[in-house]
Amino acid sequence: MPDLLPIEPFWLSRSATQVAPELIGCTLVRQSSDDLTLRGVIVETEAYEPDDPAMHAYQRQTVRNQVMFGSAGHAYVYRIYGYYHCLNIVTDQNGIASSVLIRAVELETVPPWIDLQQEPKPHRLAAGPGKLCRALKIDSSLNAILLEPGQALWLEHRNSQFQQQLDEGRLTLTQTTRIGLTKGTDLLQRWYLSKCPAVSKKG
DNA sequence: TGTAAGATCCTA
DNA sequence: AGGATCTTACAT
Repeated sequence: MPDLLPIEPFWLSRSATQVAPELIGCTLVRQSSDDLTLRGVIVETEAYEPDDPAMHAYQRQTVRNQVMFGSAGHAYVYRIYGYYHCLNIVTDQNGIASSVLIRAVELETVPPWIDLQQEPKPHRLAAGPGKLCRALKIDSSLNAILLEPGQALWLEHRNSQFQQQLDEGRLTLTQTTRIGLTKGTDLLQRWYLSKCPAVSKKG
């Protein structure tokens, strides 16, 4: 089928602000072993650019943020508040620190390690950057990997049905401010699929 | 070697 | 509004 085309690095070699809204509707694929592949449709993203005070690589390259200075199509995974991990997709040209934070996906299937008895709301399993990584078993061991089929993670383009619904206005995106920041709070660099229950927060 | 802050999430 | 929990970055 023409759908489910893997996303190539060149497609991601643009500014994060350009890529972030276009990643909505694309699929995040997590292959945790030879016989287990999990898919989730991306429903919420945030863009981080070099001149952004909230950006981890703002004005300085460090051991932690160096992946974001590299070429597009790599994963930037970092630990936050001791408890969680967050997944970013590195964007833009080599040398320009830039990435898109994947904030929420709508899971196609429930991961086998999830106990549904303990989960009152399965559609909210990946509603938030920390929950998403927990649900898909994404941690620092995946930092800096190249996203391509056969790896532990890769991306696939929107399927034609999603694109058509977007074109017809049956589905719409909301653009708004980012979440959980103390700097760069006024920038409209968060996008989510309107009326989608798997999004972390409205507004 | 010390310490302050953080792109989170859940509970009260 | 607060707390769990720990890595990173930078100062001493």
